[in-house]
Amino acid sequence: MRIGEASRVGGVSARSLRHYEDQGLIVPGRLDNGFRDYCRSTIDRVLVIRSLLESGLPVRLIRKLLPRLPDGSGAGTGTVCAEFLREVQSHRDRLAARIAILGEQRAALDTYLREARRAGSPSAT
DNA sequence: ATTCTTACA
DNA sequence: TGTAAGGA
Repeated sequence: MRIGEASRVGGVSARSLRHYEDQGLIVPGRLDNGFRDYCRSTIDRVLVIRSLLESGLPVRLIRKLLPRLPDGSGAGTGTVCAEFLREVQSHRDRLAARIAILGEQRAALDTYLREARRAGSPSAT
């Protein structure tokens, strides 16, 4: 099937399908007219990709994991090498660090807002 | 009508 | 990611 139908069946935009291809996550075939050709297994893979993406795994790690997935299992937690787990851990830690900074910034803005509201005239919003 | 690539908001 | 352009 071509990208339009694949988009409907998989519930993802044609834009995303082309993007996943650019990122090396999927390799759809090509019809004689140059149009992309999506088979069922490719669409199943897209579903797995969506699941992994939504769980916070970055594309580069998904790319590493896909060739080891049985082909179609939800976001399977199967056998993965220690190195991969370390990379996921590393990614998680970086997220935590970012969250910490964001929390500080939010706290700073809360403080600013509190002060600004106390000092400014009530009509000033 | 659909899809393709490229590129900008 | 969405969307527009310009061509097939």
